[in-house]
Amino acid sequence: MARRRQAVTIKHVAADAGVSLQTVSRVINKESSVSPKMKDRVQASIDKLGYVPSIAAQRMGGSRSYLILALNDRERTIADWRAREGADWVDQMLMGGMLECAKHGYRLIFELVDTHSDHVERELQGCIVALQPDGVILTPPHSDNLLITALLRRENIPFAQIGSTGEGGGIALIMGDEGAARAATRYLMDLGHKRIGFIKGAAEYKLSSWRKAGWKAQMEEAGLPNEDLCAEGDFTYDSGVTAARQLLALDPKPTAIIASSGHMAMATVQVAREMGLEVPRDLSVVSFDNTPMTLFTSPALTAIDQPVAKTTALAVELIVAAKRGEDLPEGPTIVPAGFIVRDSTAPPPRD
Amino acid sequence: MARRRQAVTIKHVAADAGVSLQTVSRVINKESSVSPKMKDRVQASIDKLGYVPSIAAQRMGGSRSYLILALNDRERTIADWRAREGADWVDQMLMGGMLECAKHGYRLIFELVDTHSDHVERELQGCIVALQPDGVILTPPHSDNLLITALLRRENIPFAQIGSTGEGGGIALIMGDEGAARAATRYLMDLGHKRIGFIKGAAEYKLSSWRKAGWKAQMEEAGLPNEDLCAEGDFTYDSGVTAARQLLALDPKPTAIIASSGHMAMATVQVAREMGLEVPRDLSVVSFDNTPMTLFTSPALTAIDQPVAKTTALAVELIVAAKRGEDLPEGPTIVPAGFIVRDSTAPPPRD
DNA sequence: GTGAAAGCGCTAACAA
DNA sequence: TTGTTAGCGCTTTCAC
Repeated sequence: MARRRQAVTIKHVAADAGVSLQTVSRVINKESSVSPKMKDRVQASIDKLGYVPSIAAQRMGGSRSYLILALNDRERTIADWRAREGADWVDQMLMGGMLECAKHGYRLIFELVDTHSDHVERELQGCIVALQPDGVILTPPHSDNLLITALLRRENIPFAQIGSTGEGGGIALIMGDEGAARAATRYLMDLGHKRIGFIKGAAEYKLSSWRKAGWKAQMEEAGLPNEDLCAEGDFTYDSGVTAARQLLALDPKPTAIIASSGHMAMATVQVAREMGLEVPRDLSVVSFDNTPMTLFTSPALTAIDQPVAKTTALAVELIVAAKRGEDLPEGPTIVPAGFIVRDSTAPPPRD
Repeated sequence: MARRRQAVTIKHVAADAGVSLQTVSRVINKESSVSPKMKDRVQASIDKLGYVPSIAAQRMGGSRSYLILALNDRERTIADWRAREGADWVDQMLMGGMLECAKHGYRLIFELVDTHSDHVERELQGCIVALQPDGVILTPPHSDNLLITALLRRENIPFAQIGSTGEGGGIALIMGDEGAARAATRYLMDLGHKRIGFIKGAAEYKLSSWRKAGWKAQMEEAGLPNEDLCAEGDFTYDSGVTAARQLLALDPKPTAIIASSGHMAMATVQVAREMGLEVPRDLSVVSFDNTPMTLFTSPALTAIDQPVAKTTALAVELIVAAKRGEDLPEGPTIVPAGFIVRDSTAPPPRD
């Protein structure tokens, strides 16, 4: 492979405009200390020559790398991908993050990391040294991994923690889990349900507790008993089956169940069916994920729509702002979730 | 933001090992001209210090950038993403490409480009200058965009053309479209079907013709008439409705239809249903996409599984090999598609 | 087989 | 406000 040199560099622009390199650099970086005339002159040369700065050189000069790293859990991400069941977390993150990055001249790079491994640090450190990213976006369960957050703080790299309240010292972003659970519960109440079951997600994820808390708070505000109405799951289909069986074995049965994941919602529908219950006539089901799975299954599931793309975009925006030294929001930023009513919810059966 | 310097550079390693920078560089780049002893000594220092080269610096030194660019059509990709119907092309590309990249120390960067815009060239050129990628992966309909392939050749950047026979001069990769269409047709024939309809995809995509050719060839080999059995679509649901109506208005009707996209397959099922036909009892349907949509709809659709991840991984592998100066396969490499039998295909009705 | 020197394209720090 | 100088970390010459 032939060694590739840049066709038009900052030098060419400087020569063409008859100014110093530094002035061109200042124009590129939108520094204020350039007279409008100078700026126009330089910009004209840039446009004329079609100059675009090399990010490798910019980084070498000690400036930004214009790269943002999005970290996901290796095991879970690969499992979801292999399953081909439409878990579109990665898709949503990529598109949301990429489009926002494009607005600011940044690029998003995806990376998978083993949260549980004891060499997370080495793995991530290597990645950081190689790429020198300007920011990192953490997703659950990385968001609250102290090894990771400490490393990032030490390296002085701005980072976003999605699904975390920000104990790690990063930019905290939450997808309205508690509010969404409350809203779903209230929606079911408005339909007339009183016994509303809840299937919790994996304990490792903080958002599992938030979701449960939302449901519980809403139940208690309405003065509804809920002691036995929460079953433990871990997001998987199988755990959903177990949890749904447990809830539907109660007497009286719940007339509605909110499941903390799409798979567990699907499992709930299946268990109900096996028990001779029809959804939504005999049992309403709400999914805490709005994936294609919940859209195309029958009945199509009423779902909470997690704003993954929007949240990732916001993470990018805040990281870019942080790089610019702008002020950041104090506490965790809550991006509210959506709620999509489909065919798995209806008023409870009368008896 | 504090200026970030690398903690441990090639200099530190050289000092620690008591050798010159150049020797360390040689070890990093696995050059053969280093004595085993020297190599071990240097490697020991690298491991001890946890040294990882900066790709920005490597690129600046005139070597690789370890970046590979994956280009997709902006409009289509965003539309698929917005629809949230589980079109998992992006997901499959990202995962397949990213995991293969990781094996070679590369990273994948996604970029969206307007194929139809007249400034594709400027757009892509800018991206290339900024990132200096070591390779580019083109997907339909970019794969056969002569503006793009010419630019890449001019820049001397290795590139893969997915879904193309490689007229542009790149590494051609095909997902076995013709063979897959043949296999699906034969499968239906084996079930006893004789009137097998085909809905073609957008003419802009070469693979649309290949798929049709596979179906047609198989029909003709079996001595089955097929003149009126092909309807034109453009991958969208609406076009599928029109095409399905056209085919199902024939007398005698086809007893099976192969649709060149998941949406058109869904549309076919819907049209059949509206006409009082039951799938698969009265009509068998095969989808040319294995997305979550086809899995969760009912009946679940028998589908051709395009090996998107595998093909992207291979594209990465071949680009890396090209950078190393290795020999590449001559003609287009065909990655065979899979075929997944589900519930939308059955023997034809007897009458 | 190994080392020394020059330079990649850019920016920070300083000087004018 | 603008220009000059000295690197950034690495690889490519080209010597030895």
